[in-house]
Amino acid sequence: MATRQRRTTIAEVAARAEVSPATVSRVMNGRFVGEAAVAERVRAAAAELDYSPSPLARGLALGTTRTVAFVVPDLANPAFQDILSALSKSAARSGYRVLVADSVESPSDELAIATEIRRRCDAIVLCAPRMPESVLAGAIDDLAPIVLINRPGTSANAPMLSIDYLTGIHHLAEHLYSLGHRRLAYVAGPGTSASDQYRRRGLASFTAEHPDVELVALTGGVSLDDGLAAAARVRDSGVTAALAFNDLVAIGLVHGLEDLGVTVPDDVSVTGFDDIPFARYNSPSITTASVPHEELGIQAWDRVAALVAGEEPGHSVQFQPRLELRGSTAAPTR
Amino acid sequence: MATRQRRTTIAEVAARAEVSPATVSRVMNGRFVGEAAVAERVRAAAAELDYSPSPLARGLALGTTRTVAFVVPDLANPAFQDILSALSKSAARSGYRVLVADSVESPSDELAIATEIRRRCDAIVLCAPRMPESVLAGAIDDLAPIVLINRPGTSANAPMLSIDYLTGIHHLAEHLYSLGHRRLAYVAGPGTSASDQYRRRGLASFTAEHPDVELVALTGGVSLDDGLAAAARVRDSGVTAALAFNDLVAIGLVHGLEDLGVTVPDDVSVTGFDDIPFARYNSPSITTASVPHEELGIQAWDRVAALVAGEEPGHSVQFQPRLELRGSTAAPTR
DNA sequence: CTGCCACGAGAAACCGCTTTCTCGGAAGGT
DNA sequence: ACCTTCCGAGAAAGCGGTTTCTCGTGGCAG
Repeated sequence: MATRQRRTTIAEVAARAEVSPATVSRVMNGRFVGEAAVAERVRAAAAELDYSPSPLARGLALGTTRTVAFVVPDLANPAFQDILSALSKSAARSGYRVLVADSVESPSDELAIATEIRRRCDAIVLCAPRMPESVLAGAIDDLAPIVLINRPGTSANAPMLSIDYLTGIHHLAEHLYSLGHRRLAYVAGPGTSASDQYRRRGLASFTAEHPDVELVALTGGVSLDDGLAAAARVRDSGVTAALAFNDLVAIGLVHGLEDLGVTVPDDVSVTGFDDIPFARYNSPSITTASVPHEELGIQAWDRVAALVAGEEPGHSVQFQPRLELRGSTAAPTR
Repeated sequence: MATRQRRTTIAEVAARAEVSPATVSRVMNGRFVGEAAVAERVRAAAAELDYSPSPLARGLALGTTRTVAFVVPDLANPAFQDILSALSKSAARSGYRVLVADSVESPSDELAIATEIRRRCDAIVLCAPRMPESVLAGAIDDLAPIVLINRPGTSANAPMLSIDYLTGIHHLAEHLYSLGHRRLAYVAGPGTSASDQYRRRGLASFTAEHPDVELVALTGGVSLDDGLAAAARVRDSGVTAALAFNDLVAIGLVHGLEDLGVTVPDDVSVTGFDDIPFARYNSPSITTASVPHEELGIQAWDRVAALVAGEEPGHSVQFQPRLELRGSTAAPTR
């Protein structure tokens, strides 16, 4: 296939404009302070040769790549897609591009992946919910500038954006409680994930407040199929309501239950988490805790931009999920 | 915040191992052919200093970045997310990373974005359905190595992976026809998009074969909200079935219709396109044409890998959508 | 008329790594 | 004992830019 093309270099432009490469560089970067005619000659030569500086060479000389990494456990997860989309758009406005990677194939390599990709760019937005705190703490200096996603409570010295899963699921549980539910199931996420543990802690504080509640934790997962697979377990557990790890699991669960002849919300109420667009469009629509993923992407970029500019980044923030009461929850009928 | 750290360089390793940088380079790249003791000294020094070569400098010297760009109209579209996810995973296995960009904010900049991002990496996977053929043809040499997505019929000399939208929607229409539908609506996508035009052509060939069919084209879009917004127009058009541009539009449309008291599929049948996971989980589940997005991502990487290796890339292929008959279509009741 | 300064632009060093070229020394052949 | 050959490893030249340093020129003041 096509011979790998050799782009025109600064030296060629310099030769054609009969100036030195240094002058071309200055003109291209607006640092030129000399005769207008010279600048014009350079610009003309550059235009004629269709020249544009090599980002690679530029990066090496300048020590900056105008690239930021985005590392998540699983790119296929819609929640991350929304963050990525917003991050990419925000970064693009500042001329930055986003380099992506996920660690779904080997969670244990999360640190290695982050370290490797970090060297290719200026900063990293890292979502590593399963990374042990000690590992993260040891790596944070190597990875800086870094913005963390969903590591509430970390001692790492880095701006962090998170979702208050604990409070969010607590509110969902309270909602179910107020409807009259007393036997609840938690269809869990990956046990190693921090966000799963925050949900468990939220539920623990909830049950502590309500001794009359019986809560059973069931194996779940993160995907539609995981929710579908959990349906039988939920039915067999005899609960009147199930709190799913996220919306995907909730939607899968709802359909799994209906396949089994269990009606939602009449027989069993179901809640999700995230408020992905489909949560609203599902039948029944899913009661969930709404998480502002785009906002997360936008603010992640704000923090990154501040860090690479050497400024103080905005504060770490914890977004409070907003309860979206929809059709998948109702008072128990038995 | 943290002082921007200076990574250890090859020179420092060389000094510590008391060899030249050239030797360190050779050892690091497995090209060393000398005393084992020297290699060991280098490895030890590298380990002690926690050295790893700068990808930037390496890229400049080698003329390769081990990065591939992925440019699409809108990263938020689930179809692209699936492709990206598969592309990223495949590329990662070969040590490549994916750089992303979307042109949603300014479709006219599509070429500029592609050109810019292309310079940062070794190849590009480009999905630019709205780019005029003449523009694409003129840019293809600049962008090579390049793999195109969804540009069937392009004269560009580049491997291309596409979906046969034309045949796919034709089959969907035939399905509706066989159910007895004679008055159909097409809830269109962006008029400028090539994939919309292929759908229109597919429908044109369908109506040509069935003169008894009345087809009306309605303004639609690409998103859930676009589908929702089209509901009233579909109802008012008096058709018994609607072919939506994609699954998102179809799902939005189904819910919009039901909000208006129109039942799917009893009053109006609806079809989608893509077979995103939610199409199956919607109520009613969406009859659609299934498109293998992950496969597209995988094969895109195969082509890229071949191109950068200087090999002949696999053939361009056109994937045939597979009809998924589900609950959103049924015989007309009036 | 001389001396100083400002200014415009080039030479050269550098960013960090790879690779070709080169050279000194040891091994091997006669 | 001498010359050739080979081998291990360093010196140096890029890769394509940016930036500091330097220098020659022209203008202005003394």
